[in-house]
Amino acid sequence: MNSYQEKDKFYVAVDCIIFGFEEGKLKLLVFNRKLNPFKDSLSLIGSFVKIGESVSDASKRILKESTGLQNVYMKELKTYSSVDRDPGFRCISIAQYALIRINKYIKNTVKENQATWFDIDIIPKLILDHNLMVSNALKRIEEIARYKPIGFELLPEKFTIPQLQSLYEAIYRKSLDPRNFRKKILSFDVIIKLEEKDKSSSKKGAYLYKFDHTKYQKLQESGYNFEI
Amino acid sequence: MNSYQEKDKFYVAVDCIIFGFEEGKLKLLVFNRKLNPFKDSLSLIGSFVKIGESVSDASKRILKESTGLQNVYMKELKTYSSVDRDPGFRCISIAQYALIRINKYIKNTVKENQATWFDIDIIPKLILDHNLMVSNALKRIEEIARYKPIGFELLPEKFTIPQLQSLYEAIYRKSLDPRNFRKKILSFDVIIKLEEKDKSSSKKGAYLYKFDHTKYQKLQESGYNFEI
DNA sequence: ATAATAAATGTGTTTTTTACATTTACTGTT
DNA sequence: AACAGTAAATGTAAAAAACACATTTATTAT
Repeated sequence: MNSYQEKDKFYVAVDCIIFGFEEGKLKLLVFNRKLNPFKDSLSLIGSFVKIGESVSDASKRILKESTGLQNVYMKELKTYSSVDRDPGFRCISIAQYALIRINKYIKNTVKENQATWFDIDIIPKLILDHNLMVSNALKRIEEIARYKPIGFELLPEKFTIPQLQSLYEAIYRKSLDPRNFRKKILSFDVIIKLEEKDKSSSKKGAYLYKFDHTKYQKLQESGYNFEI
Repeated sequence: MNSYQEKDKFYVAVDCIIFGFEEGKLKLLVFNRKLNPFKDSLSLIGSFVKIGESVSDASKRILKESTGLQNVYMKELKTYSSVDRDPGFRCISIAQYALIRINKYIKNTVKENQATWFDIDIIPKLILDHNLMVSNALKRIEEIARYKPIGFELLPEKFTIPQLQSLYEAIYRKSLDPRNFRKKILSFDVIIKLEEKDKSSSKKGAYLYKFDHTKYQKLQESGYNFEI
C-alpha cells in the first residue's frame, strides 16, 4: 500500500484536441508528425509533461508552440491510461480540448507546423487512441454548449447572428429556426449590436455583433440553459 | 520535443472523493491515514497507480479495498498536478468522485478502515490538496445533477419521494416545493411505486419506489433537463 | 376518540418554448 | 432607373413547462 516503487513511474503526456470554426463547419486541427515514433502519421499535437511543470502548463506550452496562441479556452477532457494504449512507452495521456478562433495568423503558424484543419465529419485515422479522444471531446463540447456559452469562443471578435447560429448547428448537428435562435440569443443580453454589417454572404448584409465581456463572463461562470 | 527523459517520469496517484447520503445529509468519506507520510492525518482514500493497471482499474481497486464495493458510480473529476502539490514526491493525482449507497455492510467496512462520514458542510482539514478536490467534486455533482439522474445513485434500492427530494435539496443546497418536485420526478416515468410504505419518518408513512432500470439507463445516457 | 405528524394531492398563473411566413436591405444586371 | 436575386430580419399565436400556493389524508400514540 505504501510501497513506492520506482517501476511504478509513468510518462505523462498531454494531447490537445483543438477545434476551430470556419465556413460553417466545425474543424479539428490535425498534425503531421515530424519525428518518430509514428513519423509522417497524423495525430493530435501533444508532448510529454516535464517534471517541473503542471499538466496545464504543459498544455499551454504545446498550444503556444503549435499555434502561437496564448489565453485560449482549454479544458481537461479526461485521462487515457490503458495499459496497451502506447506500444512504445507506458504512458498516460491527459487530453485537453481547446476552442480557438481561426484567423490568418493562425493559418500561417498552422502551415509551418504541417498541420491541417479537418472537418469533424471526415476525420482521418490518427495514431494511438487519438480518434477516441476526438470523439469524446466532441461529445463533451456538445454537452457543455448546453449550459455554458462556449460557442462564442470559436467565433471572431465580430460576428453575425447567422454565423453564431451555424456554429450551434454544427455543434448540435441539427438545424435551428432562425427566428427562435435570434430571440433566445438576444434574451441573454450578452451581445452588442454594431453599426457595421458583414456582406460576405448576402447582398443585404448581416449586422455584426460583439460580446459584452462583463456579462459574458458572468454567464460563463453561472452557467445557464441553452438547450435549443 | 522527442527527448524522452527518464527524469520526466511521474508517480501517478488516484484519490477518490466518495459521497454518500444519510439522514437527509450529503456525506463525504474521510480516512484516517494508517501509514506515513501523513500518518494519523485525515485524507481521501488513494493509491499510486501501478504500472500494469489503468487509472480506472486503480480507482476500482481502491474503492473495493476501502469500502468493499464494486460496480459503483465513479467518474473522473480532474487531474491535480501542481509542481508543489506533494512535498514528498513529484506526483500527479487523478481524482475520481464516487456516489455510493450507505448501508450496514458499508458501515462495517468503513469502521475497519478507520474512515468516517463527514457532513459536507463540516469537512475537516485534509492532507495536501484534498480539500480542493472535494470542493471541485461538489461543484461537479451539482452541475451533473442538472442533466443526469445521478441523484438516484446515492439512494437505497427502495426509497421514498420525500427522501429523493431531500437528496436534491442537499445537492442544490436549497429547499424545493414538494408538489412540484413530485410532479417533475414522476413525469420522467422512471420510478415504480411499490405497495410498501416506509414509516420511519411519519405516522402516515411514505410509499416506497424503485427504479425502472431500463428507463433509468436511457435517461442516464441521453441526459435531460433537471433544473429545479 | 383525539391529537399529532408528515405524505399526498390539484389548480390557476406565469414563463418559456415551439412552430411557422412575410418583408426588408442591398447588390449586380439589364 | 428598374428589376431580380439573396440572405437577413422580424412577430404572433399555441403549446408546454415552471411556478406558487393550501388542504386533505393515513397512520400512530395517547
